[in-house]
Amino acid sequence: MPDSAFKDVRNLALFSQMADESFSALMRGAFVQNFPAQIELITEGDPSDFLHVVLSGSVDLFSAWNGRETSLATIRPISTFILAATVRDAPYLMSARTLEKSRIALIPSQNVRAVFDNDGSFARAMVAELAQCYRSVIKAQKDLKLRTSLERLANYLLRHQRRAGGARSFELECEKRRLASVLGMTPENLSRAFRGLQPYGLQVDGTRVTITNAAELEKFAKPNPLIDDATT
Amino acid sequence: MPDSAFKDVRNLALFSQMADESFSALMRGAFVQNFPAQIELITEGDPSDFLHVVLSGSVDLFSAWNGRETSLATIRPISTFILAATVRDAPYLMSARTLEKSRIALIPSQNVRAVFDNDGSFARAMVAELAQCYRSVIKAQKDLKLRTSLERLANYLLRHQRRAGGARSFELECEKRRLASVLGMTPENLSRAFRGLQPYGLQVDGTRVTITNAAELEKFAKPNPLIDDATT
DNA sequence: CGCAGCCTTGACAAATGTCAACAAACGTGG
DNA sequence: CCACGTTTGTTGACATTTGTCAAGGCTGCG
Repeated sequence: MPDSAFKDVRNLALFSQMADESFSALMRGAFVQNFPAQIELITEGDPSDFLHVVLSGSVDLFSAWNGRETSLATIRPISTFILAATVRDAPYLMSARTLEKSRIALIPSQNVRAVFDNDGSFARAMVAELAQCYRSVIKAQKDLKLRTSLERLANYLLRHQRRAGGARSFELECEKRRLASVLGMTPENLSRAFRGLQPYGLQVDGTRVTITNAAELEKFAKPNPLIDDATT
Repeated sequence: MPDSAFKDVRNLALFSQMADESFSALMRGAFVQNFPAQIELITEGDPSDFLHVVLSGSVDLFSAWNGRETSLATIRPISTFILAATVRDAPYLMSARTLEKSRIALIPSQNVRAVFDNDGSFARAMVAELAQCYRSVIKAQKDLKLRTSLERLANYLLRHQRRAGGARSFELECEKRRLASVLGMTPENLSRAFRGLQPYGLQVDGTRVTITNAAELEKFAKPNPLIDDATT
């Protein structure tokens, strides 16, 4: 594995506190690979052979059942995915594919389980990471069950605006069809939802979104830290 | 804390492997309390002062937003809840209330965080527990996003039947209004969904459910281990 | 240029929620 | 034990939300 990638992985919260020798043991047999866009990295149901780390690009976690498909999360650099399957030595619950050209580090799952059995500080970092992931999914669950699709879109846009620096105008950085899937609706419904938010001060032109009246939109969206804050 | 409760807690997978002294440190200041039904134990947004362990009875985890409310999970003996909030020292994302008369052990969250910083084997047990919880929520998320309410009900009944020993006939052990909330629909819609499953070999009388044609129901429900199996 | 994929729109269908009414089950206090 | 009121479950009628299908415009790319 090249030095720069090695460093990037080492600096992740998940790995930064562990002993040097543990980290070496972890990286034995690990490697970095470049993937083009739209490559399926893992398939749900497969055994979890590698813990993946997105170094650049982005990855879509999705799942299919009975001919339907839904996007569950987007992984952006620099973070890991399918940590839970790895530690439980259980099959992946989600599939993953690159959304764009991406560099991914692959760490043998066996190493992760072995090192975590020996290095308490690594185990502690994993606890923090998994607790965080768990809370994220709970928030997504609340978003889905407590809100209509219009409300989910409004809150998504407010979150996205904040994450993008708070400017009135910003870019959606994903395809609308995928956004629809993330938000749990059809592309057609998303199109109509964008129009449905116009009365609350929203303008959309292609992938460019402008919130002309944040107060009005928030009044409609009623964002809540226990659903919409990334860190709490 | 009484001896019997002490033992029950000690035998939990989460605590069984840790050193005796760690366990003692954990239990310092812990106590057991009996609650009647319908008591709100914790409220979402509150700081996580105690890790809770259900010793008997059952607990509903739910959440509210904008005048709506939804049940997210049921906790049955003997297991913990709100572990993630405890380890992150973050506010509860869900509220909890007793569904029936229940005995609950309360372990100061501070103890949990302190012991987990010192005892690697406890940290490892937490990793296993949290990974399990995470995977459960992912499955619930897939259930919600990939299936209609009729399909969710059908699969719920098949899961429940298996959990209850596989007999053709079994009891729903929760109120239908709550089941509706768990499944993400209204009580009215649930009533109709039960009738909608009659053609696939389902009979309902009060809280008693009989699956007269399991093959037909499964053909409709298409249960999937990556959504419906509790353990994988 | 021409194709393929995405986005949008309209018309329609299906799923789900809301409101109201009522029956059945339950718990409480007489 | 009964009477009473409260809660839950069911049903019907209806509204709203969401999905489906088909068509057309737009864009990007070979």
